[in-house]
Amino acid sequence: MVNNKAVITKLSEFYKVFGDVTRLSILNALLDNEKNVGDICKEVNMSQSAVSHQLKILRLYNLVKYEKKGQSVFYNIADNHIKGILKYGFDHIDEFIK
Amino acid sequence: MVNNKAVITKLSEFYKVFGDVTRLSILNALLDNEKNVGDICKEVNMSQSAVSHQLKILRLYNLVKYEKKGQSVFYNIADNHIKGILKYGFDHIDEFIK
DNA sequence: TGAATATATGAGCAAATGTTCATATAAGGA
DNA sequence: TCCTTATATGAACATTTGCTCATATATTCA
Repeated sequence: MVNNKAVITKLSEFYKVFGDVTRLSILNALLDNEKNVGDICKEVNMSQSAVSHQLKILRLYNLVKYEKKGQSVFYNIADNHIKGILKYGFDHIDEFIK
Repeated sequence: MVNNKAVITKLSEFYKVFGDVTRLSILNALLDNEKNVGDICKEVNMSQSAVSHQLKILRLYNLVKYEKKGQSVFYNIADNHIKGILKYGFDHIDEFIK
């Protein structure tokens, strides 16, 4: 147990980033490969603007990293830590929600 | 990667439950011991009503279990799975946010 | 340089969320 | 039974959130 209000607040903000369908779909789409914004839009079937707004949040909380290549920006999951949390979640859903 | 929209939606709802300071504080308070509602209120410093509303959500998504003892209702973390997710999160914050 | 393509972002708006307030329900003790 | 204590819940309201629309920025190519 943590007795630091600031840590709890930070952690809740961190979990909150995973708690939106669009953002989670983007993360899911990036699990296989890095992808540019256009491809992400197609895969999650959302507008370029909506995706870009959510990518901003994913960047802000360091869930993704990105790299500009020509006109495109390629996004990727930030690290194995994030992948681990996603895998843990997927396993949980498989097991408990089914 | 999961290609099932319903699973992604379920999972995002699951993460969302962790993504609120009050609910996360409640979970944190329960990590040591089971506690009744009154004690939870004191520990998280929120009104009885606010806590009770959030406990309802924690129950709904099976993050806590509870048991009535006389007039009191004692709440506890549902299982080690939930504890694991919390521990993982705390470690992440320790490591990345500091 | 001007047009096309790719991405980012601000403003506005509607929906979702969390709190308070009032009240309901339930159990224990006098 | 009546009062007190413990918990739950509905309604109202303010805040937050995520989308759309319009537009800005940046890069490539003709």
